[in-house]
Amino acid sequence: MALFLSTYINKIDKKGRVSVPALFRQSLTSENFSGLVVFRSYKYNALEACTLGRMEQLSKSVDQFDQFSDTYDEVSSTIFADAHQLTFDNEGRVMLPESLRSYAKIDSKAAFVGRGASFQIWNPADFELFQKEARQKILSNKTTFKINLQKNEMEK
Amino acid sequence: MALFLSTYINKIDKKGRVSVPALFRQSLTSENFSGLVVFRSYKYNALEACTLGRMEQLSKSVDQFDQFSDTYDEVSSTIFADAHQLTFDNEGRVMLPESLRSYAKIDSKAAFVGRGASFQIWNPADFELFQKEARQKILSNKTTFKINLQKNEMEK
DNA sequence: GGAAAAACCATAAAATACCATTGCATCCCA
DNA sequence: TGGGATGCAATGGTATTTTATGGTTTTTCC
Repeated sequence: MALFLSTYINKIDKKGRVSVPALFRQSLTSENFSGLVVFRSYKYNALEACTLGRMEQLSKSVDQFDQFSDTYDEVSSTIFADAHQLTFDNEGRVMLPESLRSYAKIDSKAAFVGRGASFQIWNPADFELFQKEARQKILSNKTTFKINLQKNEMEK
Repeated sequence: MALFLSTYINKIDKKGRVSVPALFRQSLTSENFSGLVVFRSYKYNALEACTLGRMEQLSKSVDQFDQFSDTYDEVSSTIFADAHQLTFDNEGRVMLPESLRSYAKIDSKAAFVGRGASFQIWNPADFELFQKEARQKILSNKTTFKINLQKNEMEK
């Protein structure tokens, strides 16, 4: 499974291109597709991104709901309908569509933020603020969590 | 399972490289990846380090939460977003990124401190102080603990 | 035809691989 | 028991490759 770690800040050129961090690229490259899927976060002014494979997985799990249920409608309209499939150029860059950039207020630079199985794309300043607050919350809540060490039920 | 014992102090050269203690290296080398994952401790001005495998486990276990929950956000932005994946060079060294070094106030030397299943990286002077205080505390508290003797559920 | 997208090419900086040296502990044998 | 030989770990420096970035040309498609 893909593992996205760390935060990388890359520049956006005047054509709207941005390099995807090399380590992320590895996880985003498969036989059938070299690129990523991006959609708007509904909680923050930021973008959610993941592999195409994860998107298919999400589709499968949503498929278990009734095709005409509210949940199905909501998820499909806020995620699937909004999602953009971006392909790498030869140098490992993608074109961030204007609609997504303006939503996340990304202009000159973009922060690629690892989240484990997926990652986000932020305006660097906004993320720094958000991260600072998250750290404080974790400290004040004394949030601890146990790593689930049970044998992996999932392969690879 | 990996077991990290003892404390080693190694030098950091002008390019930011530092040798990982040979005994630690063994536990950090697998088929898919030879290196470690490092992120900031949220309790001390020190760095936490572990295997990539442990990070994958953490990712999987967090992934069982709602992907868009606050907990997920906080944990991922303080751990995954902060984590650096460092690969060994042929001599068993890694590059400690500037951001991590400055956080732990590590400049010329780094102390690798075994913690059993994981280890930490400290400024040697800071760690010595911390260790001294910890010993005193343990004495005054008469801390004891029981060894967990149950069969390991975890492989390797 | 013309704008947008994709492919192509070029470069500086940074990361990585490669090679040489030193230092320390161990081994081996006289 | 000493003292050289040996081997690995740590360290230092250089060469090569990769990455991020910028620009130009070609293709696509209204």
